[in-house]
Amino acid sequence: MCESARPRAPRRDAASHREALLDAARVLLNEDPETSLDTIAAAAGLTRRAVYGHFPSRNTLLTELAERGADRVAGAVARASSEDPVVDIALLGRLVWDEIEHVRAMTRVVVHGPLRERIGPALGPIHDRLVADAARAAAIGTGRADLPPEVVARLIEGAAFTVLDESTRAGLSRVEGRRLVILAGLGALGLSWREAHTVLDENRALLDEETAR
Amino acid sequence: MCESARPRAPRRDAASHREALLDAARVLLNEDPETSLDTIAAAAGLTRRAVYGHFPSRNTLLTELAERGADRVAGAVARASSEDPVVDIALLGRLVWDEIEHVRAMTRVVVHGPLRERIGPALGPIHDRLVADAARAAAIGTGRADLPPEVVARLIEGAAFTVLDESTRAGLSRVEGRRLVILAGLGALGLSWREAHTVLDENRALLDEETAR
DNA sequence: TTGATCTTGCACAGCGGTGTGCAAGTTAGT
DNA sequence: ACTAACTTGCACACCGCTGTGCAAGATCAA
Repeated sequence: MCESARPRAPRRDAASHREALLDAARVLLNEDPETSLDTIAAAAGLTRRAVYGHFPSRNTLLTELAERGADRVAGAVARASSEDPVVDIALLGRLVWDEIEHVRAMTRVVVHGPLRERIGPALGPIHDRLVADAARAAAIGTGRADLPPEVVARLIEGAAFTVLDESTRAGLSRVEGRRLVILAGLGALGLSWREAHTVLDENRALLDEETAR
Repeated sequence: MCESARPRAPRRDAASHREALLDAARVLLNEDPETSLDTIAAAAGLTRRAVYGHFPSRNTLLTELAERGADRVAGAVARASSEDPVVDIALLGRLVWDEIEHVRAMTRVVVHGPLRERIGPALGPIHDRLVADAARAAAIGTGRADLPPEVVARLIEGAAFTVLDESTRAGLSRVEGRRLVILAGLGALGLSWREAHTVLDENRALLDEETAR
């Protein structure tokens, strides 16, 4: 009744080693997107040879890592939203920030290679929501109306990544980074810095430690 | 009188081939910062083997390319300035935009490798000027005062690179890109999108075809 | 025309990476 | 304690890249 053909369940540490590999890959790929399997395996406390016991190829590992990151971010983003497009954009910035490491590792991997098709769909919704928010904000008169919403969305995404880079360079804390990514995003949307702070003041939950529901 | 010890001047095409190599490298490195010598030589109409007749190593080629780009940008930037810090930032965006290909190739190369020390000094002045402008703009009340000038400068630089990427992705024309890079930079400085357009309207020269003096 | 200069095509060594095979060891389920 | 599952360390083949040597050819200056 239990296993069909396998006489024995897989060893318990197999799963944990697998996780260790994915963890190590995520951390190391944040620094160098072309880190070798040797380095990753060593960081996970294993040998390069042992990796092939869990993943048939290097690319398989990277793909799974990227897919997990995409799922994680997509999940967090789907769980929260706001009626006000400006607040929603701030919220998106905050949520993505909370997943920086995953986002960074993911994008670093996705850039090189034909993974765009597999990851795109998971990340597409975020972009779509940004475009919609930008359009609505422009219609209301709070967001910029001088550029197509598509371009505004790209500017906001770019601002977020700039903060991501700046955070590793300057060693920003999570709290500082969270504030900065929101301010930068709203600036790209066309708000003045005073207006951006007004949004923050009226929506204190954006900076709360716990993720808003 | 003429040559000191050399019985013959170098062949005329040697210099042109050398330029062709640097040109090809600049173009190709804009797409892939790790393009092989083989690819670069082929694009220049030469063989990989011939490259070593001009440059002792791959790294030498990249270094010279980066140094040239840095000099070019630094020269353009040193030739123009404005009293108004906000206008000056817009001007910097415009000047850098005019040298995109060089800037991109340069940064792509500089990221990997210990060239930062050799290139930094040439590019440092731009960053310094951005920091100073950000500080002055904040003091006047036109620029954002909620972040240290150093961070504001990074945001502006990041916005510029975002536009650079967006331009290749969306195939922006030079004119469109020039306008976009200025708007994005002023947004990062904390201006609202309406204020940014006011700056543009009052300084039409920023969008002129010829470089301002 | 002459001859140095530059290019080419080949071959070779070296480096670092991936992916595999296999025998021996270790670990954790039953 | 037994045994399958997992790890290790070695070996190897393969790939793409850099850098070098050398002989033969093309090209341009004098």
